[in-house]
Amino acid sequence: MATQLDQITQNLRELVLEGAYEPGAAVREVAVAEKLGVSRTLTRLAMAALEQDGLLLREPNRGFRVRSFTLDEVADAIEVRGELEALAARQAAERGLAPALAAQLRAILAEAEAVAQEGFKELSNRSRWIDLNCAFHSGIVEGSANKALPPALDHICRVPLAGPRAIVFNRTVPDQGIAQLQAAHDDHVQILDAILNRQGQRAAALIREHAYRSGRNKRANFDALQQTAVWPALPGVALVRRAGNE
Amino acid sequence: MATQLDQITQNLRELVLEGAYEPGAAVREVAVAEKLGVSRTLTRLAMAALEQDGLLLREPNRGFRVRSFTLDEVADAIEVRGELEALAARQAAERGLAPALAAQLRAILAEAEAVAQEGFKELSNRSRWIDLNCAFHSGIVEGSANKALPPALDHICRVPLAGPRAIVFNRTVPDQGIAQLQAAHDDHVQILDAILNRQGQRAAALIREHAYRSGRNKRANFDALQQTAVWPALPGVALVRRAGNE
DNA sequence: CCGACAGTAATTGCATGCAAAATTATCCCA
DNA sequence: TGGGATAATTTTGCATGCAATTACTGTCGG
Repeated sequence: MATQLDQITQNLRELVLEGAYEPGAAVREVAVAEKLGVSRTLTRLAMAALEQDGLLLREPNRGFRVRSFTLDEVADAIEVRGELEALAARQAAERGLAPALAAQLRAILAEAEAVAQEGFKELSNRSRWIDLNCAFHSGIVEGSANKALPPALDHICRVPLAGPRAIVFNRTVPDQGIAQLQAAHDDHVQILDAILNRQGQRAAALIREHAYRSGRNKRANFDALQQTAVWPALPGVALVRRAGNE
Repeated sequence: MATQLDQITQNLRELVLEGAYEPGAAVREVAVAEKLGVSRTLTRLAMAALEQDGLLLREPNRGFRVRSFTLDEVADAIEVRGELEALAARQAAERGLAPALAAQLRAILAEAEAVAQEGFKELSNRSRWIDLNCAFHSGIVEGSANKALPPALDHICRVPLAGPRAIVFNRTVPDQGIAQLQAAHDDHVQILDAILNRQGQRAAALIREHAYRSGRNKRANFDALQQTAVWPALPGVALVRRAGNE
């Protein structure tokens, strides 16, 4: 392990994301320290890190509380992500993809196609699909060669359900779920095509629309998403509220 | 003071930004603790916060080092900021500005006009101009009503020279400097006009261009900027390198 | 003269302890 | 019985201390 702090921070992050503490409720230092088996000092460090993540809110002399997110905030975050990825796609198109990266992205899409053929009944296929989705999106970012984009995207993807890992495998209405995934894949194909043809504006518009639809789907699927046990579980879904305060 | 930690963090942030520690050099806990007159624990907390800011880099078991930025990274960050503000402008236009906010933005531009008339010989005028610039930009963001934008912009503006406070009053070539400021002001007028007329795409394009030019100006003025004592001082300029490693 | 090694100093990682602030409980009095 | 002041408890804020890791320096062998 790099250092204990990193480990502890990650543990606490997962605890919070899986809803171990009620959103809005106080997170006591001693409780966390005992649960994680470390000292209060280390706990405090980890909580400070999670405050920067936006998962915890600190109130002076009153400690930390779990933050909750509204569906609107999630949608806003997705829109921001779309805009950042649109910049990435545009710059990738303008500057041109390195041949190796282009090949890699093509391979990702080819494998995604294969996975989709097999369907999503298997957990392994769903996991693989998620990984491929993430790989594609970060590949675009890499292609932009913009050094400020990765941290900016990391930051925005910390709001629950906003990142490319947050894919909803809707099993209550399977056909609809599959159709959405297929549509997303088709988007990817078009986006890569635009980038390879150096069509910056087209790529940007496509990826913006891609993000927009993703946000709409998440909003539409939200109820099913919280009720049914979808798997792999979406981290942070426990922190999202339909609407309301803070 | 809210708590000592916030104070200490801000003090250390200013120290780092003004170049008190050589970029790339180690920042020792004890040295900082003594300089700030607090314990190592508190110092460590503050340094962790500055790591999240991106100002310090942590290496396990080796402590923190001051990060340095290249001009390219600054330019990338400005491009990202431009894209985020373009989203803000577009959404503000689409959703419509609240009348009070519209009036406020008009007032800001009117006062900026008045300040420009007086010229920038006075420090107070330069400071005021910076404040008005910031107010205009955050007004657009407020008008977007996008809850994910403020934190995203805060984050990107932490890279030195990337934020709207980082205005270069070029005094080596005064006429050129004034011309740039005037051009920026004209941009603002056009942007507000586009938003008020609900021209989302136009507003977005204008603000994108606005950011792009801002980045170009900073690059062009960089040498003058580091050599001459411009005032108000630009925080973090000491951390920017023309090019190179890390 | 150069490189490996050992011992020492310096520095970070983490836990514990004490003081201050906030929260909760208790008691007194109207 | 209810309201408010006050005392007790809990909880956070911060400092100090010890262990572990890393960096330094001088020495020895080749």
